[in-house]
Amino acid sequence: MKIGELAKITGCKIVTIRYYEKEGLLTEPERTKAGYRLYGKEDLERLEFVLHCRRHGITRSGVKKLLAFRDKPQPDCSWITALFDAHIANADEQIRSLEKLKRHLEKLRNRCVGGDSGATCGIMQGLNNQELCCACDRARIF
Amino acid sequence: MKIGELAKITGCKIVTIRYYEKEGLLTEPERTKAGYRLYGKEDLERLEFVLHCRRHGITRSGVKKLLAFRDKPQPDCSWITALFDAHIANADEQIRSLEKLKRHLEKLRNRCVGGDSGATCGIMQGLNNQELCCACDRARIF
DNA sequence: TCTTGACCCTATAGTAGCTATAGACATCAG
DNA sequence: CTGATGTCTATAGCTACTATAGGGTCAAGA
Repeated sequence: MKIGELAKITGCKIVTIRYYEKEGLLTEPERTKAGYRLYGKEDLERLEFVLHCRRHGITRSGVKKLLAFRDKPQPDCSWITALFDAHIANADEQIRSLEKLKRHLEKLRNRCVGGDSGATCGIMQGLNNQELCCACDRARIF
Repeated sequence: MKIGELAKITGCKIVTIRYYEKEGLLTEPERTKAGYRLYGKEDLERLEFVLHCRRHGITRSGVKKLLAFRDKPQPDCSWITALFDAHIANADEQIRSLEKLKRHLEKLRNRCVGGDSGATCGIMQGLNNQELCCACDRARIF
């Protein structure tokens, strides 16, 4: 199949497929005489694997490692569980950060009731003044 | 004060201050004969404002709009509450996505108990097979 | 006076993970 | 044959910075 069909099946954009190839995530496919890419079942499965990883937020370099393992399984796969553990911990931290952020935003948001004069907009005042806003420490919320 | 002191006070990196200036978030400061930037109280407050916004995850373009309003308050500030509402909704959605992601990751993670042979690593199998992993739909988790 | 080290300057390129655009060739239906 | 669609490459753009190279400035100590 040509790239358009592969894109349609997988839901991955054509440019993204080409991008993955350039980045070494996908193997270079066959070509027609005219230079069009031709993909087979293997290519499709590899792309699905990549997309599945990406949907789980695994980075390109992580996907590359997993692909290498997939191409050539090793006896020891403990690094994979470690990668996942780290990734889970990371997601957890992001969630906590975002929840904190949301609380801050809501606090700020509630300073303005609408219909307010711009000059005295409570949100602006809060943004101008750390103390007015919240106990917003210097550390990045993210 | 020179840029180094401003950086120390605000906890913002020197390069970032220069970057904000180039992007038009900070006004161009005075200079010494030698070309060193010289900042005053106004500049400090403006930078604090920017940092405060950024810590709340407001984008550069959002910060720019807020700065314009700060420089020249308008009677109508309803767009600010709208901006915050959208931002809060966004944070909320991100949280939900991440929670879903985390559940997926944990499910996958639990397929491998360690000490496993690489060839039969449960995580790899899960990544290879959408169904084995979870009810992972095609839509991006993020 | 010379030197050393800390500070500052500009300009450019790099990061992740794509997306968008320009300009050219291929393929197919009518 | 023509127009529409599909494909190709190469390059630039996006966010929000960070890193690097290669230089100038300034104050204190020997």
